[in-house]
Amino acid sequence: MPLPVATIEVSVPLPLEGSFHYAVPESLAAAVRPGIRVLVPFGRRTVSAYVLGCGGAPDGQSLKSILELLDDEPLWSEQQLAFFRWIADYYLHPLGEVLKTALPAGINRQSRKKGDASVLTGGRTIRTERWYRRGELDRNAVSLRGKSLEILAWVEEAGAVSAAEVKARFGDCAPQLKKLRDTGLLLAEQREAYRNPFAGVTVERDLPKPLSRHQQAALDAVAAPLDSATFAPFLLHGVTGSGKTEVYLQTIARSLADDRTALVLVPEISLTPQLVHRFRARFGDGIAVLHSALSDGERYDEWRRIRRGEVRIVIGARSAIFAPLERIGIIVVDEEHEASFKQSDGLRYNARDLALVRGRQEGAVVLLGSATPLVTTRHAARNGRLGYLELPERIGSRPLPETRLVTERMTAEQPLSPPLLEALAHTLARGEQSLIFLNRRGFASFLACPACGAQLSCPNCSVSLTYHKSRSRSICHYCDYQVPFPCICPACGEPELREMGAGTERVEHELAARFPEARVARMDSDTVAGKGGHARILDRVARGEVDILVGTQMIAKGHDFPGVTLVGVLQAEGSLYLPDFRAAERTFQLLSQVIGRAGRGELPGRVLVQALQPDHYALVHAVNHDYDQFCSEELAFREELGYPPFGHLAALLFSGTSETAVSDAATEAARLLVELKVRLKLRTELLGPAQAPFYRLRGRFRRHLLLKDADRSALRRLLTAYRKERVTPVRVREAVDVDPVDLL
DNA sequence: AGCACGCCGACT
DNA sequence: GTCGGCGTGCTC
Repeated sequence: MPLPVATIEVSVPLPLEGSFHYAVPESLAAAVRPGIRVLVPFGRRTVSAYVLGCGGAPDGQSLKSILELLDDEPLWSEQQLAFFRWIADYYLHPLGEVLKTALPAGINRQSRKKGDASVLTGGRTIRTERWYRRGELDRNAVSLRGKSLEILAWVEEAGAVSAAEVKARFGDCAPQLKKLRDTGLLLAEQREAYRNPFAGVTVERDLPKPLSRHQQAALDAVAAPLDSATFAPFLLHGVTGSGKTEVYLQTIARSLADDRTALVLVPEISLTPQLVHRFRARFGDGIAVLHSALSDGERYDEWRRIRRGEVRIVIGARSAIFAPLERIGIIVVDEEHEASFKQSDGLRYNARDLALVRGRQEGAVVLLGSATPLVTTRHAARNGRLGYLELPERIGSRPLPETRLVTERMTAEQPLSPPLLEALAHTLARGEQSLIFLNRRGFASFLACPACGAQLSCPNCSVSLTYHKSRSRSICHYCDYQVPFPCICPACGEPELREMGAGTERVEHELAARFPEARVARMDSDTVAGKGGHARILDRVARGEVDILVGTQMIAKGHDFPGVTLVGVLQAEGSLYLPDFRAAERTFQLLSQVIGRAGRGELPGRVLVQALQPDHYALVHAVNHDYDQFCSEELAFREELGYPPFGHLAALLFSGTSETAVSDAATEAARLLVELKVRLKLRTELLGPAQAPFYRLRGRFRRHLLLKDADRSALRRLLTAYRKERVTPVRVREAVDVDPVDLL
């Protein structure tokens, strides 16, 4: 007989540090356990709270009493709670909010002020459906004919049948069912049902494929830690088309054979339906998929299936790292370099980093897969902190596309160089498809002086101002600084500036004019707006209804275009000079990805990369398909400047609110402060030239900090923290952007 | 976060 | 005279 619990410690899903204690009425004491939710009076409100533990209370205080229990079973195991505690500590975020983030949306119950504690909102419903089973009555007691007899026979054979199945098989047969129920031959009952995102979608089973020498070596390397349930992190470095997915599949199969589970994180699952398809083809049911396109109800059902142990494999975007999966044998992070593993509001976390942390707690193998790993990841592998598994060859020894740099000077009127135009003409003539990549939307991208060469750029952010033809203005995309179009050169006074650069829209027009017979399509965030816009364009390309596809980085990710033999890259250095210490790395990754789009089918591919300054190492090595050389040079550069992984970024902590900001050289600083939505101007007016205590920025990064949309509450917190001197610089170890593998 | 308390400007 | 703006403080 367990002793009745007198008090419990809980955490509430509010931005408050610390935990709270409550008394437990004797009637509820036996059922209270860590990991369940309870309803508690909190100030003048009633809120859900998460039970952290039993006992313990601040001395002498009179405690309020909990109102009711919200769960029969704990939502998380002790081990999972420990994981969330680690996260709260590492990301400086209140534990209650971490737990809330880890839960499917909409299941908490809250009430407003004192009076209407009865009016609770939230609490997601469980869907039920009607099932029929055989009653006691002897079937000969009633005379039956036709459909009724068939239904009865079917239920007898199957044991129990859902109303939906009856309807699917026999059509509308309400009268017959009513008679069967009224006579007592059949009994109806409500059973819990899952909303299934895969309802009605069947897949053909596939079998493990034979492995290449390198794939086999990778599988062998993870086998021992996998079988002995020992934490072991690996970088799986494989060029595009080298068969990383098959390694994932076979490693996971091995984990399942050991009676353990698998967690697979992908950057954006809605963009990679083929991956989910391959998993379902290989493993059948027992897979849960978590991504943003699910309805709240579907997400809740997937979550419950996982919690109940009905699922062996979870595939999902970043938030799937919180899935209540137990006995994890392997965690896969596919495309580990992708920035979309970072959550950038609320709880700021990086799912790729958390995969390592959770893997350590679970004694799991962690596979970080990429063709272009983060240089920090590669560095960790060189130092032996991660195992290194390499797949250096494409499956079937298919060659990488022939790639070369073109340096012809381009103008806005002529964004396509002669060699690229020629290549396009040839590709068209052969009836093959081309891809034109330009990481810039809109029409013209900036204005420049024809006399001195100066670009019109933002005085605050040092990025060029984008020319918006329709509004006849030049606008900074970072801070919304604007100038009217006809203005003199700020450097030399030349009265007429020229439209420079081109966006995808302009390139599309240009292509249509050059090749009137070609079918040109454009894919960027302007053309894929709305649900299904993405798939609509991709399907047209797949069916061969498009000859030339122009697009932004959207065309670089996710989808395979087997018919594409020519890829043209315009303004390859476009992303190189963004105020971000990872700009070179991002450019290399993006370029490598785009280059890899060529020649994925039967025919060999060709790539032309246009750049004004083609000697930058990120461009040169991307064109030469030489990741290792790029990585070495990037690491050398970072070592010199003290950037990660060799240095730490300074960070800011507003301790009252756990807002974390990262600065020094990092655009992170700008981004995080932008998210605080405080105008620098306003702040400067209020605080005077008091920026120094807040952050340390160098050169152009400093000017990045003109911020958008004043937010009263954020400003208030900032000022409060400042006045109370609660703003404390902390090392980046405690902030968002260091690799936890360094801490393990 | 939310909610209450408390202190100063334009309105039935 | 009050309604309501937001600054401040608190939540076991």
